[in-house]
Amino acid sequence: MTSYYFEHQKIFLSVDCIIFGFDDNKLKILIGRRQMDPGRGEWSLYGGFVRNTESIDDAANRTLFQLTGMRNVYMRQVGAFGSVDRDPGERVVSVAYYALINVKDYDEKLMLEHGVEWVSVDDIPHLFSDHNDMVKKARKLMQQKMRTEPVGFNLLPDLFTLTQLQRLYEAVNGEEIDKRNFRKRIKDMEYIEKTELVDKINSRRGAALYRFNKKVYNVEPHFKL
Amino acid sequence: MTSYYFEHQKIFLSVDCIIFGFDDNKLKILIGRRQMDPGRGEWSLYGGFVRNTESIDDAANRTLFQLTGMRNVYMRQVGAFGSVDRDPGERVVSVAYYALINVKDYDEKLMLEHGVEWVSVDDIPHLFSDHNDMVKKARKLMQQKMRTEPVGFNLLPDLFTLTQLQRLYEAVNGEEIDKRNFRKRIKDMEYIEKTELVDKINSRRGAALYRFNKKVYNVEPHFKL
DNA sequence: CCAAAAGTGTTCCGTCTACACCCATGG
DNA sequence: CCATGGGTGTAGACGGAACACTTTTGG
Repeated sequence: MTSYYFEHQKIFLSVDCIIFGFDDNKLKILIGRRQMDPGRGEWSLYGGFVRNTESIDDAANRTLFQLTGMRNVYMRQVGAFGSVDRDPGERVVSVAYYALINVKDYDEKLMLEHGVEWVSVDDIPHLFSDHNDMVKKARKLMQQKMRTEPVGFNLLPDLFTLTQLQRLYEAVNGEEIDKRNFRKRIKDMEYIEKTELVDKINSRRGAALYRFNKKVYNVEPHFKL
Repeated sequence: MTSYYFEHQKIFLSVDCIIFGFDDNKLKILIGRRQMDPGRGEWSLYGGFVRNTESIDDAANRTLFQLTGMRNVYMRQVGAFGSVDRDPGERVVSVAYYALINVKDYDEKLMLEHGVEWVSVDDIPHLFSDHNDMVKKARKLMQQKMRTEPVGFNLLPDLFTLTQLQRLYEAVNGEEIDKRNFRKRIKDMEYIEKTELVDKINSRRGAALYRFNKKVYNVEPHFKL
């Protein structure tokens, strides 16, 4: 088109995914050992390069799909990371995204194939390049989002108990919550619907199973935890 | 280094600046008419390309310096914007930044030279490409930051009256604030220091001038407005 | 029968909100 | 002397935090 652009330099652009899951009452992320140079063998986020024919969001979704086989996952951008030397090999700018998935929707076989595993956010090792910074910022944004929008349900099965939901919020915020106050707040959200079903796995007595009704939420969105 | 990277495509990377100022009791941003193709003549944010030898943050600071001659300005990243067709000429991914500056620190001559002007955030025209989206997200992040951290002082002179500060917050949040409640909250922040100086320009009686003491703030950072 | 998790209300305290009048000064 | 913006306190409403006991049932 115009020659205007060609005074300037092009740069490799990648995406990196912070994939959050909730298991064993802990908030976890997926990391693996890098299988390529530079940094082969180091712990790392899963990522990929952005193609010229796709948006950055599309690249992030494609990358997540490669890893998990999952589509329509809740993902949000964390930001662009662009220190000159962040990648020891070449100048690569990376855009980080975080995703919220239900651990049980993720086939263990695929995990093994890609050599990734769940690690508690309280126990994250040193990661390749600036990936620890990405995780830190992702957690902050994710916590903020969890407080103000009903996105936590992406981390749970469709049916969940109130105790599960409470443990999730405790894991995300890193502090215990009073059971009665928590349940009082939940009662005010009519889009968190009690079903007739009962979970007998985690307690003798049995706990009522709840479900998040997105349509009801959209009628009058209000959320605060 | 490795041939690994070269299976992939490089992309033009730019930065765009949402420069906030406060004047005439209004929150404003700097925009100008594009002086280049594509989009020549359209209203646009001021931007520039990222070089291979500088971080994205550095590129944003350099771009801001080009426009305003100002250094050490408060800037924060808004995010990466990467639709395939966002730039009609070439594939260009852009990282948006917002900046907070004191309008009076910005020489009017430089404004004219670059053909930019202050426009109220309530009155922003259609901008080039996805720049309106950038502005929208920047405002949201900036509002959020203004509520939880003492960054508003970057938009004011070193010495300011409480009425000025209140008008600033009213402009940012788009709603009036009760004067007595506002001043009560300010009193609790010992790092907003009353000086012996008096502003006689805006009132017959004269208003006490205050100053933000960053060192005092850093001792025990707490802020909420 | 007992261990283990589910379920349920009330009180208190601190925070936020609403609200109106006097003051000082320049012109 | 009056118009203009500066400056000040209190009471009532509301929301968040603390807190303990009963229920159910599988083993």
